[in-house]
Amino acid sequence: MAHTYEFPRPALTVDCVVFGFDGAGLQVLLIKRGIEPFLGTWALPGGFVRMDEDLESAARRELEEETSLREVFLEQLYTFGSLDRDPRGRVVSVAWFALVRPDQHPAKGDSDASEAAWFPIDALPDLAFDHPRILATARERLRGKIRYQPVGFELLPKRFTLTQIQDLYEAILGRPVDKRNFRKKLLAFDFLIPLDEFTGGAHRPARLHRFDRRKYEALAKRGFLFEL
Amino acid sequence: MAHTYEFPRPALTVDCVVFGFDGAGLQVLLIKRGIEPFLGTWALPGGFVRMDEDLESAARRELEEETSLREVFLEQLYTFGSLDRDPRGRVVSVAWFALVRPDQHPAKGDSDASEAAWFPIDALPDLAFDHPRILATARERLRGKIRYQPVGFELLPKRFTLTQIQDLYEAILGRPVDKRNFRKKLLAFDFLIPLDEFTGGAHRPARLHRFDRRKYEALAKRGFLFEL
DNA sequence: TTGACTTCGTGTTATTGTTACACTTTCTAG
DNA sequence: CTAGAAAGTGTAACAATAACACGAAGTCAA
Repeated sequence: MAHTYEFPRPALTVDCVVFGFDGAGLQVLLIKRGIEPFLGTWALPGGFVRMDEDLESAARRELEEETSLREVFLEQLYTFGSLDRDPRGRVVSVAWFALVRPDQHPAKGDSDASEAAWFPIDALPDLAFDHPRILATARERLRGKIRYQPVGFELLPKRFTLTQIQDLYEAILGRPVDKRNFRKKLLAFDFLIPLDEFTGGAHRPARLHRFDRRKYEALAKRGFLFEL
Repeated sequence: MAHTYEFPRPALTVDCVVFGFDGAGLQVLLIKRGIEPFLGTWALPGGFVRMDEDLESAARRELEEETSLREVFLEQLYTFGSLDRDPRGRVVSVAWFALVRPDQHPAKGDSDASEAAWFPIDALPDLAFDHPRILATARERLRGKIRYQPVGFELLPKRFTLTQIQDLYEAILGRPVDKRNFRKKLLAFDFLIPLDEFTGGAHRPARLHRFDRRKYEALAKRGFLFEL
C-alpha cells in the first residue's frame, strides 16, 4: 500500500453550531478557546477529526468534550475550505448544526481549560477563525429547514405552550406571525397532543402540549411544507 | 510553526455529480477510471484536493482535467467521510453537483488514460467507491432544489420550447405534470422571453423562448416557491 | 373585593392560488 | 389531401391563505 503517490493533505476539523431556545430568543453555544490560536476568544465547539472516527462521530465527540452535550440532533451543514481560514495553515472544516433544549442540557463550562456559554444570537461576541461565516450559513439553513420540516421537537421542552412554539418560529424566521393562522396550520398537522395541564404564574394559564413522536418523525422524514 | 501537535490527517478529495439534460431524460457524466483502485470502473469525476486551492477550485480543476468541462454551475452537495469508503485508506470526499447543457459541453472522453460519457440516470453502470450513495444524495438535492429555485437555465440550451422545460421538470421530479398548469405558473414568474422563432421538423412548430437572465438570477438568488 | 393588567384562546370572510380537464391549430409525411 | 403528432389555449370548482378583534382567565395591588 504505497503512500508515496499521495498529495500533502489539508488538516480536517469539524465545527458545530449549536442552537438553543430559552423561551424568548434563539441562543448559540460557544466555547472560550483554551489554546492558541485565538486563545481566550469565543468560538464554535470543534476540533480535529481522528483517523478512526467518521465525521459525525468526530462532531459528537468534540461536542461532548467541550460542552458536555450528548445525543443532540445533528445535521451536516457545509464544508469550509478557504485557504486562509486558519492561521495554522491549511485546515478544512466540516461544519454541523445542532438543535438542543437548553433546559435538558445544562451545558456548563466544562473541560479543563475552556468554558462554554449560551449567547443570544443577536448579541454574539467576536468569534475566532471564519466562525461568523459558518454561523451565518447555519442560521440561513435553519430558516430554510423550518419551512419543510418541523423543528420544535429538538428545541422545546417536553411540554410546552402554543405561544412558546410560536415564539420559536418567530425567533427563527425573524418576523412576527399571526397567532390564529399559526395555530390553525400547526394543529392541522396533528402532531401535537393537548394535555390537561396548564402553566401557572401570572395571567391566564396556557394549555400545555407535547409532540406525538410517531407522527412528528414520520412528517420530519418525508418533509412537508409549512409556509407562514 | 510546530506541526508536531497535529493529528494524522485523512486524505481529502472532491467528487462531482454532473447532471445534464438531453431533451428527453436526465443524464449523468461519468469517467472510466484509468488507475487503481477500481481501474476500468465508471466513477464520478474527482480527485485529491491540493494544498494551494480551495474546495471549489479543486472540483473545477478535476472536472476540467477529466471531462473538459469548464465554467459550469457548481454547488456543494455534502461531505462523505465513512471509514471504509475508499480501499486506499481514510479518504474524506467533499461532493459537488453540477448542472450543464450537454450541447454546450461536448464532454468527449478526454484525458490520457480515462474516458468520459453521459449515462441516462436510470441506466447507470456499476460505480466505484460509495459513488452510488453520492449520486442518490445529489438526485435528492436536485429534486429539492427545483422546488425553490429555477434550474432550467443551467440545463437547457439558450433557446428552448416550453415542452422542453416541462420535460426537464418531469425528468427531475419523476412524474408527469399538467401542461396548462405548468405553463401558467411558469410564465407567471416572468423570466421567460418568447422569441419569434420556432422549431422545425415534423408536427406543429413550437415557439422558442429564452431566459431573461436578470430576472432569472434575481429570482434564483432570493428563492421562490414552485410547487407542482 | 374590585379594577387594572396581561396573556390565552377562538372564527369568519375575502382573496388568492391550485387543480382538473378537452379541443382546435399547425405542421409533416405518405 | 388525409392521417398523425405535437403545440397551444381557458374555465370552473375547490383549497389554502391572509387579515382581522374581542371575551376569558388568571395575578396583583390598591
